[in-house]
Amino acid sequence: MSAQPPGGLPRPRLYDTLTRETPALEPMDGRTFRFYCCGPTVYGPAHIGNFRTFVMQDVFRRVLEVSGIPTRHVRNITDVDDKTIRQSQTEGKTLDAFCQEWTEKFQRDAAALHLLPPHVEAGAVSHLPDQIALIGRLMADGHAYQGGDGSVYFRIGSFPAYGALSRLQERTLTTHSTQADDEYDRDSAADFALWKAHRPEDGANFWPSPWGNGRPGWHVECSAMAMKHLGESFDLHGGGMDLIFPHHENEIAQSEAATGKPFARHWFHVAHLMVEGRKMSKSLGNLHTLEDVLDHGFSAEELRYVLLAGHYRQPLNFTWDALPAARKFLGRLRILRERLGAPGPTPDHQPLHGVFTALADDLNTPAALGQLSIATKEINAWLESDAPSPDARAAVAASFADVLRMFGFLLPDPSPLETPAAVTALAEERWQARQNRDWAAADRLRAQLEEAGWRMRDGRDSYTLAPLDNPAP
RNA sequence: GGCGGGGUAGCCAAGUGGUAAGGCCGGGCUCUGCAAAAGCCCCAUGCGCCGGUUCGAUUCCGGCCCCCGCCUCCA
Repeated sequence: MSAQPPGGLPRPRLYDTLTRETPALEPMDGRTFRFYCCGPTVYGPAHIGNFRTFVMQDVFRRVLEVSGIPTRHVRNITDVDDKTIRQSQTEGKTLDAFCQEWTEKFQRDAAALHLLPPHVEAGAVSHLPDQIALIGRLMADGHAYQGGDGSVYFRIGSFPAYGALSRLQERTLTTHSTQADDEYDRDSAADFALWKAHRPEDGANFWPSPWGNGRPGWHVECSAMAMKHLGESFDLHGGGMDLIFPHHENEIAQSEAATGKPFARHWFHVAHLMVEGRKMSKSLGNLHTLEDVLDHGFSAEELRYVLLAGHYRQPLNFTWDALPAARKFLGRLRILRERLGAPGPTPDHQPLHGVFTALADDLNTPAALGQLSIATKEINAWLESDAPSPDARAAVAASFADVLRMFGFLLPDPSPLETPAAVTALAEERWQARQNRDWAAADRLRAQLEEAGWRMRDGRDSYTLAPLDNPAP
């Protein structure tokens, strides 16, 4: 009936925000695990906190796929909201051109971080008809109404289950004083906008709809896109912890009110990244981007390691000290992969069993990295003392490759740095000098290489070259 | 105020009712022309504070002190 993990790998389990349980994951259609993740708002570069969420979602997907469960992954790009409109106007660009620019930047960063591209990734503006259709259904069934300002609102009162995800019934449903001023447009302060009537400050950024010119509300884009590409019910919906309320709560309300069917079966929320113990914010000046990490001389892959070094349900404290640790650890993995050699057709997962178990256990990446370190030592000892057969070695290499694939580490670099011919020539010359035991010449050539920005490492039978300000290849 | 998450070695960070994973740093060793890298070993009688339950608590319960997040559009 349902896909079973191959090779005796444990079936992944994941904590569900809605039920507070940690069920084993199975595709509800018995074949493909369909999930939706809220994407970035493209009004500037994504920061490393955004990427924590996307990296966790990426590992989640990779674990499923290596476990033999095919996935279908959909992500939206928020390209119409107050921030994109305001910023594009400030820069004197059309909304479309402005968002295109930042979308491409996001996708370049994502690729550098080895994030698998979603099967569908699209902007909200490209799905306007779907959103309008969804709002139309809600209007027809009386779940929505047009307010005094011309905007269309979802009527919270028409969806009794409202608040289940964020446990609103255990909270105080507040009516903030600031919203008393807006009572003319909404029946209830908790009602949220599905369609926002055009305002002068939106400029040319409006579209026609049965309710007049305007633009879609934020929540409706996710519901419309998720249901269009995954069906009215699907397996999982994810995002940052801060989206639980109100964003995901509102998505559930409007989706289930429209369809009468359960929306997402499971909810996956990633805790925030902190910087030096505080929330990242522009005002604190601690909001870092991938660009900043690269400027400090570290790689995207090293950042990826840092983001995986904490459990996704706990806030993770980012410090710059973590990057060198990442470099060291990844270097050890790289060496072990070289020692193991080419993967064979049939993996032997036994030596890495602890890693698979930890990842399947609510995506416990820090525990999995700990297990990986232990396994690394054991495999090193095994290679040294047991003189394993080529087949045995290739089988472990295949399992090791699976583990690397799940973490997204040491994947083929899409844009390897070219070594200049002059540098290669110097290195060759030095290698010859060294073979001739001409130490003076060898030292002089090493100095020249370092001046050129390259480090030469001597091995037994060969050497390696790496840029001084980059991690070792 | 309401809801929730935390306080574990210099830093980061798992975990458990039975005596503390892992990484980095640090120390030692092997290897090594030099330089590195790599490999091996060591490194918290202690898990915010005070009580309680228990044969036994860092892990359960109560109280207290800090820190952090959410509470209408922030991943």
